[in-house]
Amino acid sequence: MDVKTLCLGVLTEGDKTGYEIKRCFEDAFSHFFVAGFGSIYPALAELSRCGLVTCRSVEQEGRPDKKVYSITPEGERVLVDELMRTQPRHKVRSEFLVLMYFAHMLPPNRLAAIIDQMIAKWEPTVAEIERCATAEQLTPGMRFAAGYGRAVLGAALAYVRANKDDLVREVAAATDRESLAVAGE
Amino acid sequence: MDVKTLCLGVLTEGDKTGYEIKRCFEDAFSHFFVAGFGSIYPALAELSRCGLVTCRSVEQEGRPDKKVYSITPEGERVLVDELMRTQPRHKVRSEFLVLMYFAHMLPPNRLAAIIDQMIAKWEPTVAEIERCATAEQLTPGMRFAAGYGRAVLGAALAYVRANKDDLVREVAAATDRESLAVAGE
DNA sequence: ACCACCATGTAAACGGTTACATGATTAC
DNA sequence: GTAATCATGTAACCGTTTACATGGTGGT
Repeated sequence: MDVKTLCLGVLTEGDKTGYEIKRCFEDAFSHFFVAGFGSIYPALAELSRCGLVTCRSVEQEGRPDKKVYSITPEGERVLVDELMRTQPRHKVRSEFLVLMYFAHMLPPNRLAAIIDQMIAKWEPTVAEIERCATAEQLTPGMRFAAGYGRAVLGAALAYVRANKDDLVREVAAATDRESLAVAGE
Repeated sequence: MDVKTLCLGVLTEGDKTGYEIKRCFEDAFSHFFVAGFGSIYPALAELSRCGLVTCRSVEQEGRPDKKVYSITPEGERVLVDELMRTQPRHKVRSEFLVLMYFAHMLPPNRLAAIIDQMIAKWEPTVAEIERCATAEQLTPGMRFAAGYGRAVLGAALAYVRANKDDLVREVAAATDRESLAVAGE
């Protein structure tokens, strides 16, 4: 599954421009799928080439023309096909946790700063999911996905908050012991 | 941060072959970083070219030679440098949640099968983390990373278990209403 | 018989990120 | 004046995934 499929998916909820699709991704998928303009625009171009979406230009004053995309019946068939075939993967790639794993190689203040950064990054995401989950007109699936995000990010936040101080203290203690050992050699 | 850095990292714990490094990744990082042979072997080759690791061949009977890699002092410097510079990202890419988001486009039995598949995939991962977390000789950071995995995967499992039946039921009900509407047109 | 494990590697394909290019409007 | 928002797109780069290639050992 790639960005093309996601674009088809959000277009089933109504016509959208590339820009609006990105907004859509940020609002609804931010916690489990990311896509930038650099992948969305080429995806839309190719969907258009394949006849899975149509595109009409809307003139605007003081701005470049909008390109509003609509999914075609063929596009809907391909989407369902893709959804039926897609294996349910779930991949995490966390530089944050790699950094934590090698915490003993970092100065304690950097460690604390990294954790605070993650907390600061996750907090607005949880708030966004909360806002999104309480919106009306959500399908059961959308509520499920939002609920998942709330549950899992909530657990992540609670965990790092509960364990930050212990980790920093232990690493600081280990660093001190090391310094003493070196000094005493 | 890429596979090269991770290889340097695990080599600080002792000399290893490429094959053992992959084992290591699967044991300790499986829930937040994945790497296959196709990225590990080229990474080791380049680290070797740059002088960040050394490599000695060990003959074996009835098997191809092993190549045992060791990190060099220069490699350790580069590793710490990289860890100091790395931004703490945390990216999830979940085809599973995309599928859930578009649940209303799937037959209820496929939906249930997908969720069961995810549960079946996560259960051994949690068990592996549990096994790993209780091992001795772990640094505080390693325990932190394992604890994170336990907390978050635990929350994910609990959430999907608690909400599976409701989701499937709601989607089935919606599908039925749709069929009636089409039949009544 | 067949599969899993040990063991290493290459090459092509694929897809996403980043940087670049353009430019008016509105709010602080 | 500076930044954010709206609005679209291209091209180079980068790194990962996948498939291929090889081959003996040991267990069911």
